[in-house]
Amino acid sequence: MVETHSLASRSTNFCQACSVRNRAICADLDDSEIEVLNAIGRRRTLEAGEDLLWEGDEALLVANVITGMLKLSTHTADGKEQILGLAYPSDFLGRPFGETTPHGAQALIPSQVCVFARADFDRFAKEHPKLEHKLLERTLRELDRTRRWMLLLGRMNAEQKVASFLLEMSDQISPQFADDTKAIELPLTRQQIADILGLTIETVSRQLSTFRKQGLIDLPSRREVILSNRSALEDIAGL
Amino acid sequence: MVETHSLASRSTNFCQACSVRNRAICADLDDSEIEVLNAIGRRRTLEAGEDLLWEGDEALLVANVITGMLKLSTHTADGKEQILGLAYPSDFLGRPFGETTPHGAQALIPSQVCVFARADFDRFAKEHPKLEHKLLERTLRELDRTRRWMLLLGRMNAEQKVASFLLEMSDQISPQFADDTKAIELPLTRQQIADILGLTIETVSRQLSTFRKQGLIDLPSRREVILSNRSALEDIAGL
DNA sequence: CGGGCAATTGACGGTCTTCAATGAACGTGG
DNA sequence: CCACGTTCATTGAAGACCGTCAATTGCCCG
Repeated sequence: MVETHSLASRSTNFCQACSVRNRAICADLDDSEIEVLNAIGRRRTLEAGEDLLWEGDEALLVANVITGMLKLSTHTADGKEQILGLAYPSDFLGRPFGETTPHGAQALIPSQVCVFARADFDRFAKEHPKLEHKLLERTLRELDRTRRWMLLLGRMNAEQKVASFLLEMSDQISPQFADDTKAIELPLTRQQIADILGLTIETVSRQLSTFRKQGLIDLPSRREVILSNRSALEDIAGL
Repeated sequence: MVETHSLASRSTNFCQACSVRNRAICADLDDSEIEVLNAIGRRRTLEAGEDLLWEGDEALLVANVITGMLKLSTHTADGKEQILGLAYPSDFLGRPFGETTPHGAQALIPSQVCVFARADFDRFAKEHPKLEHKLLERTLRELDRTRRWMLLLGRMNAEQKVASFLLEMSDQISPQFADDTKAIELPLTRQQIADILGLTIETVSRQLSTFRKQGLIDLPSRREVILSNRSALEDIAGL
């Protein structure tokens, strides 16, 4: 057996090889700071459908998305769900500096996250302005994104909503294939799409069928969509 | 004439007497830091209807609300407005660390704001982690608030939307009068209420009339509302 | 007093939801 | 491997809710 290493180097530093190391809120931290952050966080793998955060829970956890996709959601008093947004790799999850988590978070596809106890994270953040700055920038961007979604919910009809959704999915999942040919695999059921757009499952289904009949999209299987006429969808979405 | 004071003490320090000094993002700054911030900012008075920020503009300004109320809004491609939120005293306006302002801001009633050139503000913020921390907390709260509004836009019917709106107005304008008796003065036209709720002016008007006929509210004049049965409205809103 | 704009109210129509039935895909167990 | 049950998706029919169009009323201010 080879010589044992020091304790520090033996404890695996996931951050070193992290695929979002340069994009997530930890991007500006130097190696020694990353070491500390690495010590208070841990990796966690989520299966599709697995919950990470529950709405109304005491805010015990915060996390970074490394791979996969999650949905953030809340519910009306009478049980209808509204999805508040989707979280992609390098996005930040949870509610730092707050008592309760205002929304649930559930993995849509198998995902990896980097989890911190909120108390640990809050303490670390307060001591590391560079991290807080990154978190601030990310939160500001998220606020912009959320507000744009409000326009969709408040002022668009079903046709515009579904077109916008398809374009957003296409941009997020396969930005490299903007050439109208590649199928995108939706990580969402019709019900979840409806919950994102503030529609019912039937309306989503009907609208997709209409787009198919119009030759704007193809639906090879339940979960696959091919955008065969991207610019027409963009016109409908109002871009 | 009395003896002249030093230059520093002669230049008026508005912050000292500022009514949001202890609530806005500057709350944690000490006197010498406030002095610097005071030097790069200036007060501005806005009349009702006056614009402070324009959607899509280069992000040149950021500001704190001192008194009054403003609306943040955006538009669809075909010109329909959607109000993204309301800004109250101590709220922060504008898009620091960004190229363009993603929404317009317009005063609904005569308002006072504390304005900064964005470049100056960004520089100051990066050098003062205490301010960035406050701004982060405020942005996180604003994100929570915005997401709650998404639930309203996506999943509530007209009745629930108008009830929620009346309760929100009541809480913001006269939190001290939760006793069902005091009239609140709406700083918004029916059109603006409609733009907030994602409805049309007619639907808002009809819903208010219905509430009046049901004895839940009173409408002494165009701009005044009396919530005569608060708990019934809360039931409708789903709280 | 009268012009002009905001708000209300009514009638109608379209869009989306609701309810219901059918059809397709997926996983489990024989 | 196929049969079967379960879940998800599609499609149809009917109706509710909200938007649109239009007419009227009420309010504010010159």
